[in-house]
Amino acid sequence: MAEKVTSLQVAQLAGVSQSAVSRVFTPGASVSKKTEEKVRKAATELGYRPNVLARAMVSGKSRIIGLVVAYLDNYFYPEALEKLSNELQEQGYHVLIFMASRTAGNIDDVMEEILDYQVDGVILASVAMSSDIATRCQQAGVPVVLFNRSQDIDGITSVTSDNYSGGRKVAEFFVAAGHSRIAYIAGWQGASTQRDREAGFRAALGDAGQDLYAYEIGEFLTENARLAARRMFDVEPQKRPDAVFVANDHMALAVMDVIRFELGMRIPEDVSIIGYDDVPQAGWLAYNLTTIRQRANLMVAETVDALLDHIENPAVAAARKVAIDGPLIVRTSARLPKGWTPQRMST
Amino acid sequence: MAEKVTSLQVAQLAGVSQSAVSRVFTPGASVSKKTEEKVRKAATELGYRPNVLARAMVSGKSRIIGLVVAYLDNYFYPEALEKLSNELQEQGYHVLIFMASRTAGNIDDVMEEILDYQVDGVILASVAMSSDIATRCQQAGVPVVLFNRSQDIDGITSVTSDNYSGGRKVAEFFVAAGHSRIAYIAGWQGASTQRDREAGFRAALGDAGQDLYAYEIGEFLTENARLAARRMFDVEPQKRPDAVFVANDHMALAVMDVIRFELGMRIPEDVSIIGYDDVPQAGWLAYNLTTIRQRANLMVAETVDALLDHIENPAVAAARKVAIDGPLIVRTSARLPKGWTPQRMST
DNA sequence: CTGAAAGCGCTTACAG
DNA sequence: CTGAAAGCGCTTACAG
Repeated sequence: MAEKVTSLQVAQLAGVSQSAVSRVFTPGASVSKKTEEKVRKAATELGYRPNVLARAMVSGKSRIIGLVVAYLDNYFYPEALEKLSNELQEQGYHVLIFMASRTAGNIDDVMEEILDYQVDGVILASVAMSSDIATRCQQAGVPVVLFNRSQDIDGITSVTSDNYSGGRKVAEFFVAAGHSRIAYIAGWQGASTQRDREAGFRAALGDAGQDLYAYEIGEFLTENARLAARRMFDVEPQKRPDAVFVANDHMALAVMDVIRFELGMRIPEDVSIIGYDDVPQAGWLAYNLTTIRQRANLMVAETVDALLDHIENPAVAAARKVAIDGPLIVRTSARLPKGWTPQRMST
Repeated sequence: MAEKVTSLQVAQLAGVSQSAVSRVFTPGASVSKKTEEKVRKAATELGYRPNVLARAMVSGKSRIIGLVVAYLDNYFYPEALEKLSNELQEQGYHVLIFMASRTAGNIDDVMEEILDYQVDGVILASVAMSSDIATRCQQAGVPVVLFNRSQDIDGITSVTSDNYSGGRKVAEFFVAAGHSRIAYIAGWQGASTQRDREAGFRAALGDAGQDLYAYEIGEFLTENARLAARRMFDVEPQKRPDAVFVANDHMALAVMDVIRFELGMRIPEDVSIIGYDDVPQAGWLAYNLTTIRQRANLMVAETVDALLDHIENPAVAAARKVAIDGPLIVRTSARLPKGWTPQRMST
């Protein structure tokens, strides 16, 4: 039943050495036409395929990338995961996946496990690591790149959208539309994305001479976002904010449901709402949510590029901090400034 | 920089044999308290952790499960992926992921790649395999289980919801509500889920003395579902179906947008719509889609259980065909039969 | 309980 | 271009 075919068996059938077999299955190696033929013939006959694990052991390259991911209920991540995995596969790497969702807190343990697999690199999607473990990775020569999160650790590459500038754009849009009671529903404070979006938003509001009118925290969780929305809007109508920036679409959609179906308010007549990410659901017509787009394709491309650069040129590759600008996608959930039409904003 | 610590180094520092070190890191092995102490001390000092790949080579067990997944844009899958991955992690397995989305058609090549990693088992989520490759897996002693798809190949375990019965429930509900022009928008015909849902739906319709009033194919793709909805409903109002079963929620939500926002029809006053899966978005109040729930938790538990059973008892484990009954979740997108209230239906 | 030895399936210098 | 030999880092019988 378990009939593992080894390179030695192929070699014997082909009448060549084990080395010859190995060379046939090693892209750049030099083998004569004749040998190659004999080996291939024997290999197909026996159904031989090289054992990747054995190869990894001796070569020191596993061609496995560890990918840690959380928040799969936020549609931005499955999409990113799919793209990430596809690009890596195209480059001949495979992805060992680790869910951080349930294990939140002890990412470090997860990282140790990943390292045990002799991965060639690690991608942390919306997950932060301790500097201890970062050091361990560096010692082990395993490059790490942070996806959609940035962190001030020496030598760690990160790829995000330009969250600060995104936050600014939202504030500018609200102000241009004439809003004067502008609120914010924050994500999880531990996330750099949350902090940067809020900082940019507040800064641009300040530049316009306005203060934040109301502030609640939704932690990037739909249930908490609903609670935040109720605290913010379930008050005397004249005290309600007239515009709210929600730190990501995932929460913003839940907030819209509360505003419209629980409180009976109209969007954008009674309140404007803007999210962040441009997940597919934001474009669904029942929501039609104005939002800042995160360019997942670009972010993924940068992530893979940076990681492979570090893997293939460990000596020279330098850490990068990439922040990709994303456009404001103008839909109907937020009142339009004079002269605007629902379409992508060019800032 | 790359300071790999080996068991031999630990052994030397601890003053014991390499075997002793190995035993300390092998759960059931017999080691004296003294030895264990010395080894652990040396190991922490050196920062030693066993190389999983080396262990896999000699033991023949990689503790890696290959997971092939497609349709990540259908929210049912990210959710299943997360649960699957979590359960497997808890059992000490890790997941090597392969996206089938882009490589549709050549699942067999993907399977060969997976086998190269000496995986202990494979889960195919909403992906079908050729019987050739099934045979190869069997020869290699690698168990395979199909998740959310069933297939008539000897010895292959599959876990699905009871799609036939689900389809029946939808038809019975429509009929009970007094509908007489009942339509169906199909998924991809290659999927057993699609075929079984349609079969059950048609059968129950027949039992009630009705025929399918209209039929279109959406292939499980949102864009195709929109086109199907237009072909079906963008006709003279009196010729429109008064109820439609859409083969999954993913398509049903897109169909609702077309019906309401493009054609200006009301749901359920002008047309009732029911989906399948009960993805989280189906519960969002802007849609509030009546649907058949797939019990992801149970499906995942059965999948993991069956796979581990085959891995751990290769000699005795028998193939299983599991079909889990799922309830109709009654919301507001479909007209209620007399006496019904919006809540879970017990059938 | 413990150690010496063999071996998992490959690749990589080293000669030729 | 090709083969014999050593070795990647572990575990597993086998003695003791």
